[in-house]
Amino acid sequence: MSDGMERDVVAPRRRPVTLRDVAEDAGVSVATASKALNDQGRMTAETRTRIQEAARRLGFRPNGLAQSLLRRRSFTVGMLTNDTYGRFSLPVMAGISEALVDNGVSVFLCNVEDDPRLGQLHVDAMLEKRVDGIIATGKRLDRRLPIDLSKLGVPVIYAFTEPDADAIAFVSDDEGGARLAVEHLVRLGRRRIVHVTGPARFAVVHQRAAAYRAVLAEAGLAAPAVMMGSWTESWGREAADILFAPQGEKPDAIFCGNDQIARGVIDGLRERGIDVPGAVGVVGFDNWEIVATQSRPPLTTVDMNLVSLGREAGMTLLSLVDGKPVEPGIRKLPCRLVVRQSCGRPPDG
Amino acid sequence: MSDGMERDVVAPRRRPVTLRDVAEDAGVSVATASKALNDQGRMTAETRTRIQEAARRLGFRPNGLAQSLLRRRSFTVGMLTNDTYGRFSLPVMAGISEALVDNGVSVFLCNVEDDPRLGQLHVDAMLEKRVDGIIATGKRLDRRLPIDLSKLGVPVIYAFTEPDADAIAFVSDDEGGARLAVEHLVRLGRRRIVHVTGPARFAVVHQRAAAYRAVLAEAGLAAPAVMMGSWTESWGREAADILFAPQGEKPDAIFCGNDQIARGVIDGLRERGIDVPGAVGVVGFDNWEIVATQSRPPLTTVDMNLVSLGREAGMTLLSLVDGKPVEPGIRKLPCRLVVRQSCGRPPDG
DNA sequence: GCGTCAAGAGAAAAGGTTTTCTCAACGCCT
DNA sequence: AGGCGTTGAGAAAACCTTTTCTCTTGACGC
Repeated sequence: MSDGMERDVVAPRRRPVTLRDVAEDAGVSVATASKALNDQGRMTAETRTRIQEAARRLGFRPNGLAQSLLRRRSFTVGMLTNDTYGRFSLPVMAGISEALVDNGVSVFLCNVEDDPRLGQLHVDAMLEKRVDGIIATGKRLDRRLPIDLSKLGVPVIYAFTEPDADAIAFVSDDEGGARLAVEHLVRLGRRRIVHVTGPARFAVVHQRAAAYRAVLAEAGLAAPAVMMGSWTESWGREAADILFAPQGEKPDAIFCGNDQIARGVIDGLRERGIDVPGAVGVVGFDNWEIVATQSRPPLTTVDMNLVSLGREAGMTLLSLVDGKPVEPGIRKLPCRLVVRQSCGRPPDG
Repeated sequence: MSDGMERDVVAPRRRPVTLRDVAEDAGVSVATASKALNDQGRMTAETRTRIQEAARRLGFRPNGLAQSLLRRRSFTVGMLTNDTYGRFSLPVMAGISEALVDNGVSVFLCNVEDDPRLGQLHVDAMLEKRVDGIIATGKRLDRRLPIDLSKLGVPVIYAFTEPDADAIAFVSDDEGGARLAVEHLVRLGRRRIVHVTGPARFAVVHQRAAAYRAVLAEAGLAAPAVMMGSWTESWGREAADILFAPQGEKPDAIFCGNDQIARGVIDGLRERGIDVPGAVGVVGFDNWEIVATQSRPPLTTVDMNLVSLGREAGMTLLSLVDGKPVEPGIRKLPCRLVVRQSCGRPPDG
């Protein structure tokens, strides 16, 4: 073979073209080149287009590191999460990313797994990379991230996780969400509504239970004792067994603490030959589509609007980075009821 | 009130302490300070500790942007995915992160949603931020990302997604995984094994089906026609209905293309009063724990080892970044069978 | 014709770190 | 005493871009 082009095992790493290369190509100084490309400064139109043309031809791409160094702004934020499966943090991340991408801001995603060492490692890496801000997310509202973020010298926002004192946080309005669900059942004429939910150690369990009781009280209905268990389908099935044991009054609606429980309840009812929604209406929580749409019948459930929550968090972080003052405190964002077929149709529908 | 300390609405942004501050504090030049902190150069032990002490006291943290600019290495990689729910890309990401975090490398996660504009936006942002490399991930092996990554001048690795020509890719060994599943059923003495799987347009559907047929042929068993449908529980239930319609020979094992189908099959069988694993053994694919552990009985299924796959991808990217040559090509990583209770016990167990 | 002004472009500093080179001082050997 | 090697530390360049300041040149008004 001739000594012609050999195929490399890996694409050759060519030196990136710098502003200096562009300037030389166009026969001007780097200062002029910079101004030409940023539409700043004064120069003849001819000069400007000549420089821009050179940049285009050479494939010039400004070095963000140099820009960041100068602007003291990296256009980068870090996101911390302990939600391994991303069930909650991915929608939040999507919203954050949506809010930031048009400003050229990228997101470091770091899963810290409730491991303080790992958390410190990631936070240190972020800080050295001079992130403009940090967003802390969690899998549940009650579990704190394993690191103290309050003294970092960088804006921090909490999204869907328990904030430190005096922090800025966005969480879902769980009381409001529970209200939507229970009011929906009441409006459909259900009279004996029970609540099957997760473990008592979760704050949201109590928030939702309180709203459940409040709505029933307002409607003049009795509130049976809240049934707490795990966040699983099997607990849902077990709850259905308990509720429809031979003796005792049977409910005509079940408000579940998450979609998995609801799915378990629905499966349990079907196996007992109880019609959903005919005899019993069921509402879930989370709107986890993969569960909610595949249950039989498809599940009416509360959506926490996590994408909007993320978007809000992202936009607020941006304000903070721009130096605008933001009141600390917890902002509760409204939920939304997604009506499918597990409750029957609303009377006015 | 006196003009004492007022509480700020937001933590004050103090100027970060630089090497220069440390040097001044210790009464040396920045050059010396740098060497002291990096354990380089020569100086008296007293000088070195004095500088290190000053750095510690002042809370000095080197500016990664400046370091990156100099080293031409940002210690940052970008990850592109089109897997909105993170079902596949999050485990891959976990593996990547695991491989990189100890080298101080952080990961930009970008969801591009099959949108070329969004993809270009994110890729541009990455390139300007001078990522050391890019990892492309997809939700399925067959759907290509909506951008051409081959001419970026940056190392690119594909993980669990269809690579461009001459690229480096890590994918799961779907033939091998299917083999594990079917061989397991054969070993347990199942004789009529059917395969219920996803849509024909997926490459993996054909790969797994081929392995399924091969194993049956090797065992001298007949291979009924592969049943292709959607990746859903409802297709699994429908398939169960078809297979156990009154007439015709009934299978004694079902190999399913994913865990959701398997779950649908199991539910369908239970509703027909057919015992799993007594009468019929069922194997799934993906080891999606939330589905596999909550089905009744818990599902024996194929795990694609996505975390290891991510780890391999991350380590290979690191080699590439270090300039080590890597053969292009597709590497298939082995799967692993997770035995639960949907097939009965192996005879030797 | 001289002073004023604007336009167009470049020089230089800044941002924070690393690294190479230089320099001064000192001890030691012949 | 002169030369040499060693040790400790600093100066300066480099990385790449942006921005301010300065400078030159030509036009224009009086």
